[in-house]
Amino acid sequence: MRDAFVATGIEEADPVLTNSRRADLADYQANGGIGIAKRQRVAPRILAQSVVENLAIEDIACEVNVAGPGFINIRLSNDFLWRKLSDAISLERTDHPDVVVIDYSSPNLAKEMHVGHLRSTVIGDAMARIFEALGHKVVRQNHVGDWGTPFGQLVAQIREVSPELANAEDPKLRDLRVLVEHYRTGSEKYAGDKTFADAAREAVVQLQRGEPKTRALWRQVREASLESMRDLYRRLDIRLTDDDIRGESSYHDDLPSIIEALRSQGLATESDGALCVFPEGFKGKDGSPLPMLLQKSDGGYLYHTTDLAAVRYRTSGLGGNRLLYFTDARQIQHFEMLFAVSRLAGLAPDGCSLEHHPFGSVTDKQGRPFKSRTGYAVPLSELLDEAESRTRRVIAPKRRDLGATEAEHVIRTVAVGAIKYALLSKNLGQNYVFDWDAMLSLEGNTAPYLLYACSRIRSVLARAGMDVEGARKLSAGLWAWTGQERALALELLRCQETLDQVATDVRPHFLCNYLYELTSKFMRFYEHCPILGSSSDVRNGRLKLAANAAQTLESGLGCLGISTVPRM
RNA sequence: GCGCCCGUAGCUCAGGUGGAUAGAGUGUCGGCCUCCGAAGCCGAAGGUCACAGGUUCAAGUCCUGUCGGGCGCGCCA
Repeated sequence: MRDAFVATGIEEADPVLTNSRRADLADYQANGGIGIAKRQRVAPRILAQSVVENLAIEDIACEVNVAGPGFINIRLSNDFLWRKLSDAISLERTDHPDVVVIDYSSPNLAKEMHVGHLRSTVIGDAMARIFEALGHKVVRQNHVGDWGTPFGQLVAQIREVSPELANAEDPKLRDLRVLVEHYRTGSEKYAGDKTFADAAREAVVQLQRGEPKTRALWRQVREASLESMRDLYRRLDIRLTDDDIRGESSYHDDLPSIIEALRSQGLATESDGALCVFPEGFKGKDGSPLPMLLQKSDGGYLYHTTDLAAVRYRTSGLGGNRLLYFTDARQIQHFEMLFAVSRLAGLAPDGCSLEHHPFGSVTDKQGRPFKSRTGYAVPLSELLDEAESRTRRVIAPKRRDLGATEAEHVIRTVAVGAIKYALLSKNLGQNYVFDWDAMLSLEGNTAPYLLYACSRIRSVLARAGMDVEGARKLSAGLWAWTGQERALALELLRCQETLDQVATDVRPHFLCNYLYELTSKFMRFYEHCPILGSSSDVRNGRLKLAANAAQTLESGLGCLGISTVPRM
């Protein structure tokens, strides 16, 4: 298309090629000519007609014409579609791999992972898989919050109520629920009790200075937190391991050199006893310049400083040229400042893309923060338990023929898939309204619907005595397609362009929308085009089409971190 | 006060770079199992795209203002 524009005398023109909004008229359409014609003061339809005459796509298109105000409409030939579907390679890996460093999940010490961590964890994990599938190098970074004030609040509380615990190797210190209780009490007191707050701050200073008893306590608390985190990643099928953990604490030794770098460039200044940077364009409440605090007046460091060190490590140490952060939208301003200062201080080179991908909070149907009966954010362990028991109630009556082991596996897979898909299929940015019934209804645009389709395909292939691989390799000539067959074939070929766009724009819900479209097109095909009862040519072709659908669906779901089951 | 995000069908949401008739799901109503799994398929009804201006051949999309909701704004992360 670009060549045709050039041949028409238009250099450097973007054809604005997109899939057609009018499936009844075209498969793809080029809209770019209209704007160009206007700028050159020629009639759009006449320009489009010239482009069409220079278009050499007879081998892939059966119909090309000019329509409306000057769209170029293209209908691909069935022969081309079928040829493409028979290719062995279904997904191309990029020739220009990025090193993508992805910051996600990042739970905090002495807290159970809760519903607030879910979007970061699920979305970050899906994006990591998508970049990998496209051939990029991915470095996962679990920036666990293991170094700041919350630990001080916890320690101060432990020391106050049970000093003997603070010095001993007590098993209670390995019980996360006990620690969470202490932390909650501590953080509530921190706000109102000045003596307690001082003790908490002192504990942080001790920790960061390396005081042995405080460090020993810290190690125990940290290990208890990580243990619970590992368990949840396993249940949720999240690809984060201990190797991906690089928490706030790991940057501690880098902080003085960060401060020094900013000082030597004249960027850091003292204000009210604290060391700050004042990047341009940020204003506080009264319109005065807004500081980014590097070091508190008591000498303690803050998360800004740690994040600057992390930027430097991810660019210089890991060689990342795309740094992605998945956190909630409340941190937008923090990341704007972080990126601005990183650029000012030369911690991130110009060619490196710094991207914060914020998302809204998880709320209940009334728009309030999603909390459990205890009044706190719902822990992920509870959320998973409930997802499984709800899924069990739906599935058990439908499939009494599955054995207990298989049934439990199906329940776990569907429950986790439903949660992940529900979060991934919505645009980031906005708040997410948590609704069990919609998520697990097994109807409409949900994971169960997609998983159901996968199992239907597996089932019909099994009846034909085949697996997906075998059916994909069947040799079958093109036959006279129905509308449903053609729509399915066309949709199957849009997988690549969808994934490319998801990686560029970081919008996983495009992939969900695509997979849902693909599934509903398969379902229509399946409903209207008998497979096993057809003559052998058509039967082989339809089996092959079905196998293609299974493969695309399963790999697409795999990119989202969602597993499928052969029967459900 | 300043800044950021949001407002699309009863409900939950899509709407790529401004393009053709604003789309799904759910809910409601009506069809389809002697036929590869009915967790499915087919159909109907349902809209002032918060409101008012502006730019444009063309605005849900861009600009300005108003109203409504959420979030952030110095020693927490």
